[in-house]
Order: sequence, then structure tokens, then C-alpha cells
Amino acid sequence: MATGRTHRPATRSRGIPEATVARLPLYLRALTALSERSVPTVSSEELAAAAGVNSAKLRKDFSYLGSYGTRGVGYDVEYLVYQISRELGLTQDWPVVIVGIGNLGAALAGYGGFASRGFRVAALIDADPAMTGKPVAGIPVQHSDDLEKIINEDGVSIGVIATPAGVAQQVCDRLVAAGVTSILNFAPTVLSVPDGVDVRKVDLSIELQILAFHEQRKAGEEAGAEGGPDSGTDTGAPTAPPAARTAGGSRKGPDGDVPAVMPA
Amino acid sequence: MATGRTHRPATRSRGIPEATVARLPLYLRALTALSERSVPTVSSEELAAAAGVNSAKLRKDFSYLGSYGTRGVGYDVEYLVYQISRELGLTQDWPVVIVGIGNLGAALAGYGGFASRGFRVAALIDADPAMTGKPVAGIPVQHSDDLEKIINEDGVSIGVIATPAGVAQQVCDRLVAAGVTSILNFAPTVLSVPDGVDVRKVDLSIELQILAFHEQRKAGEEAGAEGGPDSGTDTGAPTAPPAARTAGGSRKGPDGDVPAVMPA
DNA sequence: CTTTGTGAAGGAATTCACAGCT
DNA sequence: AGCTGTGAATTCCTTCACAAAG
Repeated sequence: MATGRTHRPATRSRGIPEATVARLPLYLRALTALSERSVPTVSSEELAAAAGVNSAKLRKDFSYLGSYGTRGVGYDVEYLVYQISRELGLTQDWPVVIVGIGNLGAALAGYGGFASRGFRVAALIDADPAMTGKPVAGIPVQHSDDLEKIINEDGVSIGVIATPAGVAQQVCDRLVAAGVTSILNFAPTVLSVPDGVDVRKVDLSIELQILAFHEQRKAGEEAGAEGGPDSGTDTGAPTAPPAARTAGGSRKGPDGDVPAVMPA
Repeated sequence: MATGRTHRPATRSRGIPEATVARLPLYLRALTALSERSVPTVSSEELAAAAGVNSAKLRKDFSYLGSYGTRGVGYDVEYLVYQISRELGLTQDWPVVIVGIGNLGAALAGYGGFASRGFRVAALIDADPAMTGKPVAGIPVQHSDDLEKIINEDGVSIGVIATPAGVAQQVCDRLVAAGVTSILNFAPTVLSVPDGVDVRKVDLSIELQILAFHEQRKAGEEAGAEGGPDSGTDTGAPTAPPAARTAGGSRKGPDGDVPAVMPA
């Protein structure tokens, strides 16, 4: 930035910004919908609306991919679908293994958006011998003893972890050792992986907590002018704060001390 | 903040950055684990490692909450757990409804992390009459005709949508009309909601596509020095690009034209 | 005219690095 | 000594607004 970016980015677009990459699938989905309705072209304004972003952002995003689009007209839907697909690597297909076939794993196995767009469920793996051989979403579950063999035979590089948190790290380690370099983690744990391995995390409870934060904020505003943080709703007022600082005068949070009612 | 924080923040900390809010649940989880092991205090360095972030970021994050923590020592685990919980609004409990009890909805209903930390599944709702009354994860499914009544009676403000994409928007509309102001959406659609309603989205297929992007990138680097985007892997080379631009010289992507093989 | 593509401005998040407290 | 809390520097992302292209 500071240095002004002399000319073209050397070896070609080294680096589409992460934020842009994260939005490409959104654009792709919107474009696919247009494509199915046989809409031939779309403006940045329309497409942005369909994807739920603003149009300047969309145009900037596309500018990282190249100069697709025609001024005064818009973007050719089919062409863009192809270009984005290629950029995302969806023109090849990616075998994926799902480890942990509980409720969630089963749901994922049956998820339609999985099969479409280049992803193929290569195997379902579970540690429970009772599951072995049982078909889930039409695919027979295999035992985790064979994990390494499965990964190797199918050339799997993407793994989905849907196990309980307690075993997620060891499953992860085995996947990585077997050659998996991208992991989608549904278990509520921080996974540690060597450099070069990507991990993305999907965490229901985190999302809910973020919503709760905003929800609380709304309630606070709507209620009293600027009253305390949450003026109790049901604050029992009992017990004492876990470890009430060493007394002292440190300027703590909003209203000093209140007991915790932490759920398990 | 900027203004040196004369005394207490006026109306109180107007505005913890979103990025910080999104990490609080991570810290909370790590702290809860420490708490269970009866660890009394923790340094920013240790806690950051457990949460998978760097310690400067963690300290900055905490600084938005107030001055908990003791120089030369670290943070009192229990105290921090409480403060973060309160900040996130987890000291009150939030009734949640889940709409769409298919594979995914059932998985969510049974998800442990749900019940803990202040969230309570108030109702499971599905449009299929055959599901009505059937218990899922111990909770009887109710019919979507009663959606409004359920929301009102239980004072639900958070809704989870796990329906097929096709009906997600209308379910969303009904939830909002009934008074829900926070929505967690698992359906692969962009939901439009009025101002004041928060939507968060969890989308498997988007996460996979982002992984595929990076995966492809790795493959590219590891192979030829800096060659084309993916040098084919299996590119049939057939058919023509959807709408091959009006010829012209616009500097398109990396290697001009290649056919699309888009999956449905 | 319409709409893209993009410099430049503005804002947000991260990281540095150290003053200040314990 | 050790560790937090935070201004300042940096990097990343978004938005503006307009020149260039059809």
C-alpha cells in the first residue's frame, strides 16, 4: 500500500485477498441461480443484491480475478460462473472424507450442496464397529482403523471432522499424517496442525454466543436509557464473584461485582 | 478509548469491535477448560495459545472489556469466565427454536454445546405433519402452524433455520414477524431481514469451497514453479467457454479460455 | 447514456513495542 | 523480574467517486 504498487503484481495476481475468496462462493451461488433461470447477463448492482453485498465491493472483488465484464452492460453469467469456479478450484473434483458419523456426520453426508460443485464424499469413517458397513446416505460407513488406507487410495486431501471434541485432535493428527491438507472442523476444539495445513471451523455454539451478544445489546438499548449492562432480568443477586480481585481499586468493568451463574 | 478513558466509559463501552466479539466465545471455551482443571490464573500467553490466537490480540481484546488481569501475574480464570459470560449475555438464558427437523435439525437439537452456556432449546418445529409429536433428542416436534404461538409463549428471540433453502426465506419472515430478532441460518440462501434483525450464516458448502481454493493453490505451488493456475489435472479440453467474451484484448484471467465443467 | 474497473480515501483489525503496575 | 494494558505503526478491508469503455 504505502509503496504504491508500481506496476502489475509480478507473477500474476499473487494473492486474492482472503475476504474476497470468502465471498466468491456467495457470488457463485447467486450466479448459478441466474444461470438456471437462463439469465444471460447481470449488472454488479443486481448480482450484489442477490449475494447480499454492496456493488462496489463486488466489483472490487471481481477486479482481482481479472477483467471479466463489459462496461455499460454487465457480466456474462455463464462466463463468470466458469471463471469463479475455476478460481475456486471447483472444475476439478475433490474427494472428501467425513470422520465421525453421528447425527451431524450423517447430516453432512446427506447434504446436497456437498455433492454439487465438485465435492464428492469419498468415504464415511467412524470409530464405532457397530456402524461399520451400515449405509448412511447411501454410502457404507468404514471403520477408522482403515483411515490411512482410505485417504491414500482415494487421494483425499480434504477431511471433515464431525467427531466429539475429545477425539478431534487425534483424528486430525491421523488425517494430516495420512496426507490430508485441508480440514473442516465441526468439533468445538481448537485444532493444532503443522504449517501448510488449512483448518476451517464451523461452530454452532460460537455463532449462538455472538448472536446472544447482539441480542443482549438490543435489549439493553430498548430498555432503560443507559442502565446497567443487563439490569438483571433474573439476576438472583446471590453468591459472591468467583475471585473478587484483590479488592484494590482497579477500575474493573461496568458495575463491579456480580455473581456468576455459569452453566456447566 | 482514544480519549484516554477519563474515568468510566461514559454510557459504558459503546462498541466492542466485532472481531473481538467473535473471539470472546473462543476465550470463554479455553477458560472453561482451565476452570474445570481448577487452574486459578492464566497468562495472556498461555490463554492465547489455548485459544489459538496471538497474545497481543488477546490482550487488546480484553482491554475492550475492562481492566481485568493483574500485571506480573495474569488473569484470574473464574473471574474472567464470569466477565466474558456476562459480556456475551450468557448469564441469562436464551430460549431458542429450531425450525426444520431433518437430519441437520436433529443433529442440532442433540448438540450438547447448545444446552450448555445459556441456550435452551425451547421448541423444535417442522412443517411435516408426520413429524409432529415425534420426540427428537427428547423434545417433541411441533407443527409449524403453531410457530407464532410458540415464539410468543416462550419469549423466543433467537431462531435457528435448518430447513431446505427453498423455504428458508418464508420461515425467516414468519420468525421475524413473530418477534425473533436473531437468526442463525443453515440454509444455503441469503436471507433478507429488516433492520434490527441479526442474521448469521453457517454454510458448509462455502467453507469447503474456501478450502478448495487454498488446496488448489498448494497443489499449484508444489507442482511447476509458477505455471498456470492448475495445469489441467484432468482438463478434458473439450467444449468452448460459455460466452467467450467479445474476443477483444481485455486482459482476462491467467490462461484465457477453457471449458467449464460445472457440476449441477 | 449505462456500467465497469480502480485509484485514493477512510475505517477496521492486527501487530509492535514499551510504559507502567505488581 | 514478569506481565498487562495500550498508544502508535502497520496491514487489511471497504467505500467513495470518477475516468474509461462500450
